Amino acid sequence: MTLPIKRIAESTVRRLSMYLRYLEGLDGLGQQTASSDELAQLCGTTPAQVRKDLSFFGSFGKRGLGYPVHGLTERLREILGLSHAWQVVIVGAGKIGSALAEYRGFRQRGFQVVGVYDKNPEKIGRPWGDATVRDMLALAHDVKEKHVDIAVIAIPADDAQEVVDQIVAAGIRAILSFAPTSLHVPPHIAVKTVNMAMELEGLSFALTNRGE
Amino acid sequence: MTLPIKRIAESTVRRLSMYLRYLEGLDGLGQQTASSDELAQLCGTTPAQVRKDLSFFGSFGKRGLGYPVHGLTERLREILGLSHAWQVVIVGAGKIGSALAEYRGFRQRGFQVVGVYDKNPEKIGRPWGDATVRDMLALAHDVKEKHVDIAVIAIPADDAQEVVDQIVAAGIRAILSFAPTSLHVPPHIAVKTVNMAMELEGLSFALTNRGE
DNA sequence: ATAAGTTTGTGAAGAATTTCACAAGCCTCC
DNA sequence: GGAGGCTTGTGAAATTCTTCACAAACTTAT
Repeated sequence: MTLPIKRIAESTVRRLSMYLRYLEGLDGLGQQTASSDELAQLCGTTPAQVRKDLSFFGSFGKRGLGYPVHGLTERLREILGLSHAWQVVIVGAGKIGSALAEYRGFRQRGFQVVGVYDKNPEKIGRPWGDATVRDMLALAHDVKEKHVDIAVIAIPADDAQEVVDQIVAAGIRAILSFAPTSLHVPPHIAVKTVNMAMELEGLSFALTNRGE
Repeated sequence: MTLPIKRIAESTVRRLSMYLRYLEGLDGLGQQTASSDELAQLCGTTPAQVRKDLSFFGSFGKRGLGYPVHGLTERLREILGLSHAWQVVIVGAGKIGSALAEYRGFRQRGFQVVGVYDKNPEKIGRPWGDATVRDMLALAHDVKEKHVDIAVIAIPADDAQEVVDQIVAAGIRAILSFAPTSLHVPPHIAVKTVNMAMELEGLSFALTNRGE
């Protein structure tokens, strides 16, 4: 694939993901082409932004016509690394972990949940979706053994760093955390944090300081 | 309160929220002061960034000493609008909505869940946390009646825009959406979207294009 | 074949955000 | 009370990200 020469901004990657979602929709509808303007309106951005984002990876459109919907869909899947099937473990068999397991888009998009872990003896051994909840003590070993790519952390903030240290040592390379805390990891590990409190407080701030 | 003259960047607000979380922790431990350097290390940012962020709102520290932990905590709560109790409704009584309802930090931080809504007749009328699931048809009316501030949208993407239109018309001012779609709202409405697929795809991209 | 009408791809300009660097201020110790 | 050692607050510089604007290229219509 065309190697990105420049570092790609996180905001660009997020938009690529959004373009992909809407292109899949258009593809399902049988639409042949889409202009940067159409994509921009669907995604709530600007046509120039769409073209710039895509231009980092190559030249996919035809002038006067737009982008080929199906071709660009496939191309974006490659760029985002979604041709590949990723191995995922979920750490924490609570409500959030449970909601995640039920999330359809998960497997649909090539993220295979190969294990669920918890340290609560009450939960260990219980069937849980396709898997069985396993003892957290086995986590590091399993991550190494099964070459797990991504760990989803859905446990309390206080326990998060310890677990992260273990699985980083075991060779994991990417982490999606729902723990409301900042995680310390070596620079080559990719981390995303979803922090609901932060989002709510962002809204609270907007409501408080709006309109001036 | 000191009015922010300049528009405050979203990234700044997110960091304020993080500073607050750690300051609360330090306050609980009885620590009197914290330097920008200490806060930066806790939050994974830089001292200069901490000082710049805070300086938008005033001058809270003492040179040579740092910031007063308790005072700054209170000040940040005000700035973020957390002195106020916000009225929240949750739309969608599925797994995500359920995980949200159980989320402790919710009420703890002044977000009062005053209603849960679903359009599925099977769910309507069921007790659910402190509340009872109500018919979605009552949503717009209730939002207007009870002066609800924030709606959390935890329903499928296809239904999201329609619901958003209704509650915007009913006078809601802020929306936190878990629907994987972009929402169209008037400019004075604050919207945050949490999109798990997008986060996972960001990780997939990082894993695919790392190290060059 | 030509003209008219679109739409891409992209340097360059502009805006926003982060980092730098240092004067000014405060504390502590002697 | 003066000296030394920290730490803040902040303009300015650097960097990053977005928007602009237009030549080039393609389609369609006649």
